[in-house]
Amino acid sequence: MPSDNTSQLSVSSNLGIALSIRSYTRQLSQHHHNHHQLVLPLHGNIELDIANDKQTIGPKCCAIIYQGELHSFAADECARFLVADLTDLPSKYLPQYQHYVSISDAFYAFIQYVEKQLAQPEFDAVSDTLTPLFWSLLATQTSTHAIDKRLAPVLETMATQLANPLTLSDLAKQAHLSLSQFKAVFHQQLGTSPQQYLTNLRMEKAKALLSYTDLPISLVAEQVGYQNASAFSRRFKQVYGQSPKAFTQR
DNA sequence: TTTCTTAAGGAGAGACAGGG
DNA sequence: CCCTGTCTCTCCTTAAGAAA
Repeated sequence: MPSDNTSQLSVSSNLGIALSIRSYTRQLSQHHHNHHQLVLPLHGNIELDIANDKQTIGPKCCAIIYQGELHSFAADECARFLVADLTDLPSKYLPQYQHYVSISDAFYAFIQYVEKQLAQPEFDAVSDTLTPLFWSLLATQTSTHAIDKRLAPVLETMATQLANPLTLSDLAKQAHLSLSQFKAVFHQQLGTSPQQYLTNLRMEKAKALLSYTDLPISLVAEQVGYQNASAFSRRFKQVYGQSPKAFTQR
């Protein structure tokens, strides 16, 4: 019912797959579809409730909404995500009914590529190749696994409280794990350290804020948890190869 | 086997100054 | 207003070994 959403760019195919890049300016109340739907955040976070299974997810995670399941969601103002509507799902996803999984770096890189391609005026030339490739990558994902229940609240905290100082010991407490166990479980599940994951989230959000808002650099730094704009600027350049200002002037 | 502790090294963040 | 260099300090990562 929805919908104050901006479904900006999309491509569909005779494979029964429709891909679109979307952002939402307010929450969508409960609804369902006659097809399966995957939601893959590109920037920012999205808070989902799928059949009473609630979680906030960010980049490198995927929400799976099975056909007919009631769901609702709300997203950050600057959040953008790839939505895939599918009449069918690879068989590996069907028996499990897991709503939230992590995805591989390669798959995440691909959805970033899709975002860029859909933004090109000449994207028709490559659109025929996007959906079969999406399906193939989805079907051959080997690193896809359900997110450990103990990490779910931690990931939510990281996703929703980026602007606040977050220490590993506090996050470990939230997961009911010792610090060392927390770091081990986190690395096993996400393939990266908690600190690196947090930095990535901060940089992704900063990139989104710089792309879709007119906020000054100092405010962007503040909103992604940096009290010092110079530290933010340095980190941003290290990650993306250009300063925040240069990024906004592309 | 799993979990925890410890210590060394390194990465990242803050503060400040200077320049464009 | 923003970026960069430098210094300092905190705290995170990693690895090894101990304990449960």
